[in-house]
Amino acid sequence: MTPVAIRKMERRKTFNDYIAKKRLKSTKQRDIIFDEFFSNYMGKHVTVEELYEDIKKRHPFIGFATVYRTLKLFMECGIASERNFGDGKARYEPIRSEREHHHHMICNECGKIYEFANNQVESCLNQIAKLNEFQLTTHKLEIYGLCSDCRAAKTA
Amino acid sequence: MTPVAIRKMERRKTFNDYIAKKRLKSTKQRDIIFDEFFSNYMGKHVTVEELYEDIKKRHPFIGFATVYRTLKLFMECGIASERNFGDGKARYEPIRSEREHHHHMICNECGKIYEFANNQVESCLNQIAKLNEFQLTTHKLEIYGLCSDCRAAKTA
DNA sequence: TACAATTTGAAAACGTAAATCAATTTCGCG
DNA sequence: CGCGAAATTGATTTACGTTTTCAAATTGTA
Repeated sequence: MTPVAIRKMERRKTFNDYIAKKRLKSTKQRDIIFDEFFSNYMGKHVTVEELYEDIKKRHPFIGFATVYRTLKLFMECGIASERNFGDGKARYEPIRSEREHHHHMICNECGKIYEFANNQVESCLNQIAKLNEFQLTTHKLEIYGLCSDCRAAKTA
Repeated sequence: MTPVAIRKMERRKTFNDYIAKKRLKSTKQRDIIFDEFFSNYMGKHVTVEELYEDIKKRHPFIGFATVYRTLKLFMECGIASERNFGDGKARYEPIRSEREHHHHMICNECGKIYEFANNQVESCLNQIAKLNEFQLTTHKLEIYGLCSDCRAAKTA
């Protein structure tokens, strides 16, 4: 089995465990949304609308609200994260693993989203939290500016 | 003149210059909102609604939309910054000076907002941007978790 | 299988932000 | 000063993403 497949199974287990713990039910819709989201949107930052439209092509019976609710579930059990890049709509991203924690650079010009990770920043934040007796659960870090492509285009 | 008064004057100049450059007009309403915002909300993170309600007490004729529009103006000329801490409403904060750049820790329990600044993080981010040929204009950093008060309350 | 509990989808409700527009205000210019 | 073009105002409407509602359907369990 490939590493990707293994991680998908792990996420599946996390989700199933969460459902069991909370006495929720496993449904056809949740399975479909799970598959779509974790098969086609790894490393992406998808809006609910985009995901809904995409799913509807293959599964026209799935409702808008269900996609919303299911993404919330993914978040609650820690297999997806919600981001807001300032355009007014929430974006969801599959969490690959705790070790692949990363942040985003957003180009103000073309809107492209670049990812980066940096251990030094992470340890800084942990120190800061400790210093302030703050128990860190999550953090968000975003850099806004001009990506190299748009910079080139501007000077050209 | 106190340092605070001097900085207020500087902001005022920045605002006036922006208005002049863009051929906008200086109005009674903008003056009032300027005064309220920079007198009573230094170091705070006020929502449009809160600011509007507060101003209305003394100046009942001022409209909701004008407060929105004026805060946007403050942002555009760089004397205020907009933040979104995930509760669905934008918060505005007077920028004190470039040197006093800082970030936020938000308690998931009580909602209190704590500020912190850290030069190491800043220089890290500049390095990251440079490395990726990204021209940094702004960045946002937020830590979410449990503040020391709420931690104490939980274990008690 | 039966029954209680959860989930679903369509639609309505919600809340913040933005757009509209006629009336008013500002400001450059003679 | 006073004219006139341009910007601003505020009440209202509109837009839009998200959440809630609710009856019908589905799920899991006893």
